Amino acid sequence: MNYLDELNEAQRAAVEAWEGPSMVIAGAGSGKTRVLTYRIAHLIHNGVDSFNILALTFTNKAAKEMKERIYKIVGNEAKNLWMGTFHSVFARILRAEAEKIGYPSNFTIYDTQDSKSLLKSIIKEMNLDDKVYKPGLVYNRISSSKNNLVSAKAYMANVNIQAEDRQNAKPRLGEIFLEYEKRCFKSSAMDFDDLLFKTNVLLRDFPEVLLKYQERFKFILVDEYQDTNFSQYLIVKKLAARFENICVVGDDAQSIYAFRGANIQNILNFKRDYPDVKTFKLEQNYRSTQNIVNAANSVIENNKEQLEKEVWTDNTEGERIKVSQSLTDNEEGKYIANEVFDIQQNHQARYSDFAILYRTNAQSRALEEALRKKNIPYRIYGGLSFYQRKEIKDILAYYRLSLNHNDEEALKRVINYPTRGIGNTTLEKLITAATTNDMSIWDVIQSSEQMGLGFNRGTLQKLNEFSELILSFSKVAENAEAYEAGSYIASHSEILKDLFTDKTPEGVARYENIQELLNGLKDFSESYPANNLGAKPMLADFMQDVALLTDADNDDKEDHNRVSLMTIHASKGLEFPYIIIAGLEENLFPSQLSLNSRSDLEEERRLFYVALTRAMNRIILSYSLSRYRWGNLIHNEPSRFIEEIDDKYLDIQKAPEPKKFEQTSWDDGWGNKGGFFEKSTTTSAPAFQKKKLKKVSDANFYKEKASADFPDIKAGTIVTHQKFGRGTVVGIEGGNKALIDFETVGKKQLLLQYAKLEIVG
DNA sequence: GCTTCTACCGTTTTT
DNA sequence: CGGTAGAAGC
Repeated sequence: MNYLDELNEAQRAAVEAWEGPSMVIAGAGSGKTRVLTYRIAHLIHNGVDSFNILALTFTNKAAKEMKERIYKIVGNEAKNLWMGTFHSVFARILRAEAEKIGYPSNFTIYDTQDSKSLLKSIIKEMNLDDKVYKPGLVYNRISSSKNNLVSAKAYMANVNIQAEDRQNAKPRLGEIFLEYEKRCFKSSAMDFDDLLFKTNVLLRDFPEVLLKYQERFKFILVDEYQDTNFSQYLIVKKLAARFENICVVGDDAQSIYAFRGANIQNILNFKRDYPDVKTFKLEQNYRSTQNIVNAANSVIENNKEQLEKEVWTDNTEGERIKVSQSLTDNEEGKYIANEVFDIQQNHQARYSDFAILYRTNAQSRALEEALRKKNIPYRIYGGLSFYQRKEIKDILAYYRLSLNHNDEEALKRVINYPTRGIGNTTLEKLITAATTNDMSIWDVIQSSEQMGLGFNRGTLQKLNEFSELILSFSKVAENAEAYEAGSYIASHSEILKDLFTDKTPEGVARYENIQELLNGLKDFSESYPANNLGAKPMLADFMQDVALLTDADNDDKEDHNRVSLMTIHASKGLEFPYIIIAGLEENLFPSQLSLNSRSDLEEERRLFYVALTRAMNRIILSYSLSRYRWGNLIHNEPSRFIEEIDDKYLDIQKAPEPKKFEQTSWDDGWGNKGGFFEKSTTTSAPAFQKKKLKKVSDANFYKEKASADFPDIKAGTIVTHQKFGRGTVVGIEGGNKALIDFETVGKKQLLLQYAKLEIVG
């Protein structure tokens, strides 16, 4: 069987032009991944050693999938192929070459949280107002500088930047940047942007290193090229400079990452960098129905800045795109859940055939709730990833600190967790000493006694115990294999014990999360390639790019039949038979912040285009006329993007009138009657007993609600309130407690649960 | 030093 | 509304 036969003419041409620079402009659904995988296979078939191929992707998932597909075609010959995200590939190279740029090879990778927390302490130490110098903003500023290869020094020296900062009343940004760089270096840490920035430094300052990798990567392929930033662009350009065997694949119409420095010009100007580039256009869409393709085309036509191409399809006409209006975000959720349920029933679809897409992560909550109530299994991608949960970060911080004692953020995280009597005052003294003496905090702790920092015996003792503990962990990490070391640290740090004693639902979930992490570590240990010299899988290997993993990389083994919920950004590269786009309202999608600039609005439109083109069979567009935002009801107009779709592709539905909940009398068995409710459940008191209640002086919020909608709860009688699971505990005068759970419908409170509880203990 | 309570703030999008 | 940082209180 000739694998080339599986390609259409355009795809085949793109695959066969395997030497020299080429650019593939791949319309949505046109088989871009196919071209990339077959091209790599074709390289190998033409005698290229897979060792000499580098393929860069944007997500680990894309890399993994592509690698599997290549294996299927060429088998073991692909084993030396290097395929990964920009960040993971260059992190690995940086580890190999670390000492050239003054870093140890076991440097830590700071994630966004770490970076922001470090910035926050720097801002505080400089006595600056963190309302002016908001860590998030400072982080973005530093990030975009680095992505444009402007170092802190260059930032300080640049007259324009300095003038700009002064004009924005943030003249000291440069100093913060400088200190941030210094601190990262002292902590032997790199942030996400450093991985690319330092790679550039490495390739710039060490010609022999550049040459080495140029020789190694004789063939380079870049996926999603439209989303590369300047820093990435330059790395690719340098590496490819010697052989110019570079193939970039992308679609300018799907460029959605300009906000983090992606430069659409990289793809638009590719021809300038490589004058003899061969350009291929993939225009036939295999994914979607005609209606979907045409509708998406009619939307993207509104953008001025784009390469010329015409996406078309041979597929059936398909159904029209349904547009649905709801009154509130909760109603919208309900509508979507019902629709998913109905389609699944009537079309023999699986839940995993559906994806619900939205503009912001915050929108997921109402949707989740609705799905849960209808017992529809779902999975959320993105949002708070597994690796960003507190308990996971805590454990990882122990691992990090054990492997790299200089890791400041990890140290700050665990020095007093679980509590061991080293408080803020002590920590501040340590940080000050570290800054003034230009040492890492760890080194200060090691010599805190000699340095005369004014700690009393007890504190010195505690610091000593802490550093002994970490040193013992380091020893284990150096000798034992990954799983053994990981579980040793987890138990001896006493985090496990701490969580095990916490029997609240949240505590149990945290404990389980840690178990899951340890299971992952076990898998890692067991599946470690039994390679040369019997090298053991070490904790350090596991930690190498754990910071670069995201939730999407966690393939869960359980139950794959679930609806996917994700932001449109996260849906890039995926496809589903049924796509539901929620929250199509002006100011939300397109985002309010994009309305002032044409190019921002065009990016939003491309985002909408991406969302539409994920669908194979059917699309539902949904918007809500009002939505809760920070507790306030705000009113919305339907998104302009809906109007940009030609009517003939649409099937516009007027919202069904929302069901008014019926007023029913009820009796909880304790003599309480009245109120609005849909279902009444008695909540098990024993679970509640484990929680002790707090006294709250003022509970106005409930007073208002209570007087209006819960006639049996008299205004002014509520004395305490507290979140409990998915309900709210309300204490009523006289020592009685109640658990209520309600949902807001319009301006009314709909009581879902009311249970009187008695507290023991 | 640790716990409890209050006041404030937030929403783009992610490796 | 929900989360959380930091102050006040223990």
